[in-house]
Amino acid sequence: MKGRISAYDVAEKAGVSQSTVSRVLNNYPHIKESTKQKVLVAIEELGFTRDEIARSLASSKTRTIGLIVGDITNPFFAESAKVIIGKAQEMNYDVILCNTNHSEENLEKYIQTLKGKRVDGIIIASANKDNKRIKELYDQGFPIVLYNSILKHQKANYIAVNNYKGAKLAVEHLYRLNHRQIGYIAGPSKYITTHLRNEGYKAALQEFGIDWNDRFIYEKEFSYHEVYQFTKKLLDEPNRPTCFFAASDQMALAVLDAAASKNIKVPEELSVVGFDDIDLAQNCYIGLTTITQPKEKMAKLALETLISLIEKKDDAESPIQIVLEPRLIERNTTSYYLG
Amino acid sequence: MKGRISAYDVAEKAGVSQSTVSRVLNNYPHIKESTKQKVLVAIEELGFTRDEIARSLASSKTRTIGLIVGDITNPFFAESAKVIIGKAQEMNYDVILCNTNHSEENLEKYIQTLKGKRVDGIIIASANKDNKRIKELYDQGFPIVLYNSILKHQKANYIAVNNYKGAKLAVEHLYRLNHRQIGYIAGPSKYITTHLRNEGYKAALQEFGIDWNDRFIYEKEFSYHEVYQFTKKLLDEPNRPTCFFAASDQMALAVLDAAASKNIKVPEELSVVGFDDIDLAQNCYIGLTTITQPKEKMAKLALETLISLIEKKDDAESPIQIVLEPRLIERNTTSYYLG
DNA sequence: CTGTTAGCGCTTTCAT
DNA sequence: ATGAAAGCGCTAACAG
Repeated sequence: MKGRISAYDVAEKAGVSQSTVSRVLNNYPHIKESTKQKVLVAIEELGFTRDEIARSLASSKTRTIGLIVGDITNPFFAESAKVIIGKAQEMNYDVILCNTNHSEENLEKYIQTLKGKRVDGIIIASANKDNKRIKELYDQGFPIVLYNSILKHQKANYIAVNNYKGAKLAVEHLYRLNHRQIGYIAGPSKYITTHLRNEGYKAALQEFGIDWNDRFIYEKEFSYHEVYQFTKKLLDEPNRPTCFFAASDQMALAVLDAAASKNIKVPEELSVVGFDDIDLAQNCYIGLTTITQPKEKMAKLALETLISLIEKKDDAESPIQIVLEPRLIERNTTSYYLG
Repeated sequence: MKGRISAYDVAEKAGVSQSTVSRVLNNYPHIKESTKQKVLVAIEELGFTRDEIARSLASSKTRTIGLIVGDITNPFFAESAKVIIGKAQEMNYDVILCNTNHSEENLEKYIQTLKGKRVDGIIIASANKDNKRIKELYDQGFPIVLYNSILKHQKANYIAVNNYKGAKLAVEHLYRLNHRQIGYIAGPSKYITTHLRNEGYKAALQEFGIDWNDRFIYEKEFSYHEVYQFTKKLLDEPNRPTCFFAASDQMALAVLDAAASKNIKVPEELSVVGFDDIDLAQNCYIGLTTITQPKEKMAKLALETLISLIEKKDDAESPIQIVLEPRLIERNTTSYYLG
């Protein structure tokens, strides 16, 4: 670990100047082939690798980006992270993964440290509604794209599905299956995404003339355990929901868990629809009816958008704001309610 | 983005030298309270935040570590990553997440770039057997700990479960349930971890005097789809396995998927045992019988070990090599075979 | 207690 | 086509 070999050592060994070494490392066009070879040989013999930190300081580019998610344990985020990281590697970027555990304080702390570490850009997959730090980033022209979220800001870049519509699709499906007592695992409306899904749920209810029932709705933090408990308790009530819509597949899994623990058969005695279409949802052993979003495409787009933001010279361009259409996929957790 | 405010600007505004600014930033003990305040005020007014890249270059510490996993989509890795990242944040470290997609080439590429970016240390959760780059790191005294893997090297640090024994426990359980035709989803033995599990499976078979049947064993890459296809095909054979042991819960899920797609009832017509005890395994809707490892504890230990390796002055200490005991948890995917 | 100074290992003009 | 030299924004002796 002592006495790192620097570009100077290479230069000395090759009998050239350090700047020439730098030039061959950066593939400059006009270098005499013979000196290039000398340098390459010296690099090889010394086992030299360049110091990216020094490079970053000098060039003010780090070739690393930040990815902020609420919970990497949620398959939707893990599956998205996988394609983002993979695509980033292809383009020679590394990613610092930030897991906020759904705490807004952590979100802000992470934004702070990421900026301190001079990342070239940030993808935020769990964006809190009206967060000042996020807006600041936009105002400063810092490269940032929202994934799975929408922000009303003229400079905002985002890739998302129409969450409002997705939620409506879910409720609509349940309604068509003759369900009128529709439980809802909402999650906190502090997130843009869940907020929109909540609005969609409400709108659908209203449209179908179904009364709003506070007792049927879970609006607290995303906590598997708490959702599990909530569902279990609700399922004990005489006038219980005949079905549940969960604002994420992970929460739908908690509902299934609770139902199974009480020996309530799905879908015969309880219908469940999720949101996200995680890989597990299509596992035949589970077969979760859910709202799908084109994760792979979205994640790819998010990364590409961020990189073009980073590398584009002219930032005079219009922001990239993409909203894709959700779709309901019917599988084995929903069925007609016989009354 | 132009004209960053540097510590010099702060110094000027506060009427002190730049090194004094550096001192208050680093909480040096002997600073006059009044000058400290002046500096703090100037920092506040200018909205200064220090450049961690420059800091890293000067101090040769980056306060970022690398975490290498084979597939972040595998809940075992996601759950481990969550605690590692959380613990790291507590200790003021960030983590660059590297997803190799189970390619050894990627593993080596990532080790290379992580070293280039001068991370303070690396946790490898998917270590290839006999990999030269990994051994090099140890030889160089680079801080590195293996998670869920064991390496025979006197300087190696690792935290793992006894994988050999875990596999034996699984087969033993199946044998006690009167199963004699035991299918095995092994995964590639290029990984230390899977290699050890494979050895355990073999040993158990031998112990019980069961003949080795190549057709019952999947030893190729970790690919959900391929495992699914393999299982489906095998299940069609007249003399099919009456049960499966999968070297990871994720692969067990693929087996369940395949079984469900053929309407084969679990556990009545097929028993399945996994390995890892991912959170989903204890979901009542699934209830996967599996081999448990204390993930949380292991991940915490791995991170702490790495940090102490990084921050310890004397590296003369003996390596940290921890092997924990696995345990079988019986749930709903295994039952007695009636012949 | 605080200022001065020399790096850390590169990139990037500016000359030649 | 290549060398010299000035940073990038800090840390860390060394003085005083």
